[in-house]
Amino acid sequence: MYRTHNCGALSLEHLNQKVTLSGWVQKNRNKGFIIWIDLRDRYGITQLVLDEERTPKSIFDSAQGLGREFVIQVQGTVIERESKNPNITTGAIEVLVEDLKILNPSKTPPFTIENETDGGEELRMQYRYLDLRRNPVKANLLFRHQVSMAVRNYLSKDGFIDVETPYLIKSTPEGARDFVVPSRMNEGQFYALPQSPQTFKQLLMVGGLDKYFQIVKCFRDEDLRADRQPEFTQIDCEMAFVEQEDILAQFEGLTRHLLKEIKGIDIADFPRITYDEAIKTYGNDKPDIRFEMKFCELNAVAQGKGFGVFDSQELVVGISVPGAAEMSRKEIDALIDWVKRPQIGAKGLVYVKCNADGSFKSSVDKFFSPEDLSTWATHCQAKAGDLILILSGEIKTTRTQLSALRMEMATRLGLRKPEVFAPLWITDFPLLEWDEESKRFHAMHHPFTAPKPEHLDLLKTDPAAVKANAYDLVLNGNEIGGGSIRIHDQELQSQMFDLLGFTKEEAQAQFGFLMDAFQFGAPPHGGIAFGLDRLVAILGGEETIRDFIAFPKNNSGRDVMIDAPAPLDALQLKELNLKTTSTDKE
RNA sequence: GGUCUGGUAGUUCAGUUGGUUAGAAUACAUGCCUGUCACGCAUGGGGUCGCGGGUUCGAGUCCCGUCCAGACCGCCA
Repeated sequence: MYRTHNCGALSLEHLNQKVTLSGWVQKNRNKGFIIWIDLRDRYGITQLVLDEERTPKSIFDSAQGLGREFVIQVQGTVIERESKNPNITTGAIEVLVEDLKILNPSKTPPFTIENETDGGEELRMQYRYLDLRRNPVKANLLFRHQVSMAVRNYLSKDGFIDVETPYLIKSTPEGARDFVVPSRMNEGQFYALPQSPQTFKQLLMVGGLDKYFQIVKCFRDEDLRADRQPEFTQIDCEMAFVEQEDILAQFEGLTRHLLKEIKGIDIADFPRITYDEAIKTYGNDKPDIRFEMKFCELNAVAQGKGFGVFDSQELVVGISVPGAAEMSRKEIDALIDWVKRPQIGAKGLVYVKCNADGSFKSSVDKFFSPEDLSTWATHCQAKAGDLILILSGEIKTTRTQLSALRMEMATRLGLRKPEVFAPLWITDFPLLEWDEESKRFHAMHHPFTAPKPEHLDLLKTDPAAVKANAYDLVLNGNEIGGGSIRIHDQELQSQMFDLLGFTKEEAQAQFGFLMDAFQFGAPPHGGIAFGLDRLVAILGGEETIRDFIAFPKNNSGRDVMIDAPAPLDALQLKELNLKTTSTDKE
């Protein structure tokens, strides 16, 4: 038997008991006549003690050679410490070692296995199995497990059944790039890994399963971000015989349950705003509403006063930054440079300081009277001490730029508090989005999303104006879930593909199975999918999902531990009927 | 595809205007240490300054290229 207890288990209750423990050597403190060893496992740390008087000499000697991360097994007696350590749960006792066995020695690890490690990101990823021994990473995985189990339990209790769907499916032209897998048995043909189990879950509804969920890997071959991995996990859900309201209620319930269960936070009804409102008020469709700084459009009060920069633009829009009027000229100049960086791309930035004494100081004092500025302040609901920041330009770009500025100011002012949770629903997304590059409409959500019934007529006359029964759940400025009511009618689905520029033949080849299914009594249905990695990270107060994934990919989509992706050898390529590239041959 | 930041000891970093033998902390090794728990003290080993080229009497430092890492824009139905 390797152990009678784990390393977090022992306390004064166990005094004088003979125990066997196994674990890793966290630290070997050798005082010459006495040695303390911190023995670590997943559950905690137990201090072992050996000294010249009480420990057999051979055991004492072999303990001198124990290095960090050696795996050892000890037998001994639980004794009370002479000086206790209140910081750890086992701090009142120690184990007087009577026998010691080295189960496996260890090379010196390349970084310290401590909460505040000295290891950099890259090194920790390369030796991820060592990184996982550290408490913060271990705690994140445990946390993820808790969220995942809470989701499973909640949905299962509500009658959802977990059904697995295939990973080897078919590539489709819509949406993200697919990861593809060559088929050995079907020369020249490829599977694709699912970007989501979308069509399968709809077919499960046609199959009468009524309520489905799956915690499932999805794959998208696109560039990575701190909150984006090429393989990621969704909580994928679908329900039959539901309207949008039913789904919002069901999954608001789930999210509220998670916030309560995991964070102990009670949140009443989630606010809802439409997509159009979100864009107008926050400049994006995933607003962080932990703070205000809503957009105020100033065209009516700022144009026509002779300031050419404003007069010529589609939109003049500002935000009121609370308490920022104190910013120095130098700081504001730096902020102007910040918005002019290529990533933001603003031409400039107009500011108005609302001074504590009620006066105004702006970068455009030459063009506007104090009364003008006062009117702006009223419009922006700026108080004394606030700083109004104004951008102007083309509507869409300017909103995007101001949105980035709003988030930046909130970050600088510490308004994005990780312990505060502000969920909201964004509803009424447009059904379609015009793509300049390909000169055609793209589905904003996906091609199976149902238009609002009252907009059906618009499909023919003004497709861009059609709104969909599509919704996102946003938490602290991150999209954590999104879904829609689906089309369940073959005619309408066919019309959608038509709008998206598919020929009848293409639509039949790509999605014939779905439209066929719709002709055999498809029930009205809809669903939602949550990004589990993101959800867990945000609940954990972080925005980087990497440390909530056991074995994540790096910025370039590589797994630096196993060194993937990697080339295939010629034989393997031949079996798969793949040719080596010309550069490989050279 | 693009913008920015970084790459110096096992590790995390400092390194001034280009100038003597490239430093610190930590880790590691050895010795000492009668209650440690970030143990302490002493000694020691440890460097292709990412790689290639250039400028210069002289490059870790300046210039060009390149690779790698991270953040972001594009992209992500």
